[in-house]
Amino acid sequence: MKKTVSIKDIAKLTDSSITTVSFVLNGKGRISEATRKKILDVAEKNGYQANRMAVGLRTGVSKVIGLVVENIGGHFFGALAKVIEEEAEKHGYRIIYCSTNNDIQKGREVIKMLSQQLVDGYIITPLKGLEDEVLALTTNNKPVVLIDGYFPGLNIPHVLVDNTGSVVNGINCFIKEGYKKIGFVTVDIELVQLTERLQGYSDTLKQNNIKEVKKNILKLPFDIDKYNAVEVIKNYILKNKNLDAIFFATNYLGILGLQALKELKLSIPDDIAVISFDDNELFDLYPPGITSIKQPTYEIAKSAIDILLSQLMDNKTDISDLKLQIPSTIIERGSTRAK
Amino acid sequence: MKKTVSIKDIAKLTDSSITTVSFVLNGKGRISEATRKKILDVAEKNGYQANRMAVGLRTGVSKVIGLVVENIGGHFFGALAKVIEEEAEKHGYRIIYCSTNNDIQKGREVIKMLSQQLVDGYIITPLKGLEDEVLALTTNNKPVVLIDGYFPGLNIPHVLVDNTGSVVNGINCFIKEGYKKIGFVTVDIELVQLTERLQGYSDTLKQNNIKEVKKNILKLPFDIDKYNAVEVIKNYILKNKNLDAIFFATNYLGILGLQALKELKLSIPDDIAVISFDDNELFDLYPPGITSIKQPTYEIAKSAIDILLSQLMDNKTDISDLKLQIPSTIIERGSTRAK
DNA sequence: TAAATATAGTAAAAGGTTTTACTATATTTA
DNA sequence: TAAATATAGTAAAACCTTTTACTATATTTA
Repeated sequence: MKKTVSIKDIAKLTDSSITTVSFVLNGKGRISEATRKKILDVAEKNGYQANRMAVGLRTGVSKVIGLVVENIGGHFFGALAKVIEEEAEKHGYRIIYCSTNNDIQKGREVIKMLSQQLVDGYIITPLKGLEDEVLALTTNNKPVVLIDGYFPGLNIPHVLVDNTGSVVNGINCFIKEGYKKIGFVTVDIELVQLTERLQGYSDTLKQNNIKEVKKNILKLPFDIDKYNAVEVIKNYILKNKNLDAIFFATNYLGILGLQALKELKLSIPDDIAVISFDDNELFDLYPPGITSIKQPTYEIAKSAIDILLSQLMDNKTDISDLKLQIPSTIIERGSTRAK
Repeated sequence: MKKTVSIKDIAKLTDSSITTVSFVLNGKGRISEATRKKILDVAEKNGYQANRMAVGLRTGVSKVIGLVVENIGGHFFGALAKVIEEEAEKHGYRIIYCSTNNDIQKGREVIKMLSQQLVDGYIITPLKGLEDEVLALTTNNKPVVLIDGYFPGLNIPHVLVDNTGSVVNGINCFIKEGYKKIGFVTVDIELVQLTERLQGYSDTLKQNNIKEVKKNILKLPFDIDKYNAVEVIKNYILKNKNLDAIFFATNYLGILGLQALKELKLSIPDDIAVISFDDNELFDLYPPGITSIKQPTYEIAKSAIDILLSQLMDNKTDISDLKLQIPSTIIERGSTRAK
């Protein structure tokens, strides 16, 4: 229950002024080595810790970064969060996180909540419809870096995987191995990431003179539950008997897809070849091994936090056109073995 | 670049005093309906948001909770973090997270960093050796709830899965299905969670009059890398040919175990039956389905944050002996089919 | 009608820090 | 020796909010 010591207490204990203590603690001003030592000593002994609220109020700097992601519990975002925290910590920043669950309303609330001068900068997973809120932050002079997406047409720095290129590589892998009737399973939600992935699919088919067939593309409803999702995918497979390969646009879809194929007792890759976006342990272990697009999670997170930190330390340089598309790696496994 | 509006601005704009504005905004004092409306209106129009730093400085309340976990990027802790954030948000609290990576030094730093009157309360994954730091928080009158572990002998509220009971159920499942030569793979790190799990193993063997054999227990070094871990497990299996079942004490170990078994071309459950702690999609999908102990993630997280919030809203009631051990569910799959 | 009470509102202090502008010595320079 | 400068330190304002103790009317009560 003992009260926390303030700068005032240290001043009293060392017979000096508040200013002197503050100067010493912050390495400013002109103070003799003797008093410096004494103050540092007493501060140390009494376990002095600056009151962050007071510092924040006075300086307008909280040393806290807001991280707004789709779902902190997810594979990908969890991994990002880990890296971001570690890097931020090295520079004395802490992270407040919020999940939006891809819900625009929740996104709005979350940003509003964070913007009450509680946070110095933001890393945000963009969501269509959140443009105004994010712009409001930047006009309030708070640096923002978008991650895993961007706002088309807006000049906000962002870093994400090269979605289109990744899918191009994936589809080309199918083609190289002799698969030509390629399906694409995605989610029906307006995210640039997904649009770009679909684009990669279309582009590659065109480039290889393969006619794109509408019904080979499945767009799952956004909020479908797991059981029904598997059913829909099963149905899609049954109705597209001609398909010899399927590309799943996200990790989650890939897993659902494997479930569906399992329930239909179809063999991979003999009946159907498979590639999924986002690598994970399951894909490595699940026989015959599922070829996947491995996102450079570390690089994405590291770049994002680096850009943000550079901006926080010196916001003179303009970073508004820092737009990074980081290439992915395709990990070829048994699920795309030559036909 | 426009300055943020303060309570002072609102006062000026409405020809009233700062006090009046504060009263209206906080629903305190005695203010006529007319002025109330006017102030609320003007505040709304000018997008007034209280400066959290100033509020925090004055009231000593930050409305921020510190979450210290082993690894925010992990399955289990990510899931906890999600639930904790959602519940906290409902009560106007935000979450700052930090990962310790089970490193005691990092744990100390992290707690020290958070304790600079930046955080109202804590949810912490305990680590042997962090007792003093955590006690310091409670004596500073900051509520703490431990999650996924506890400090033996200390009176700090905590909530975790019933580790012993969970393993008892698992081992009993083996025995019920006819497996008697049961191995146990765990990690060599001093965490009560793991000690308790090992205890469950020993207890159940004893209860069933099965002699416990030292070398049937494998304790993997804490910081071993993935490749070597698999090698060690392979070795362990080869040197314990008599085993007909293995219990893996964590999710991560289970996955490594599957990898090892795969590389050894051993069949599950015909050569070796398998149970792993912590369910996940892989265990569901991986043939023949891996029996697992499913932790009640939601309940654990919900209980922890509820206890903390109750303490934050009214710290009169004593919660120091709120010690929850929540039962798990065993999900039986093909990997424990009758011998 | 005088006293008591209810109503509506305000001035000012406090919370802990940073920072500007300043003072009082001591030392150097011309 | 007088003036200039360097050295070591400080008083007080500011950041924005909450809250206590108070005032000035208006209304009710006896």
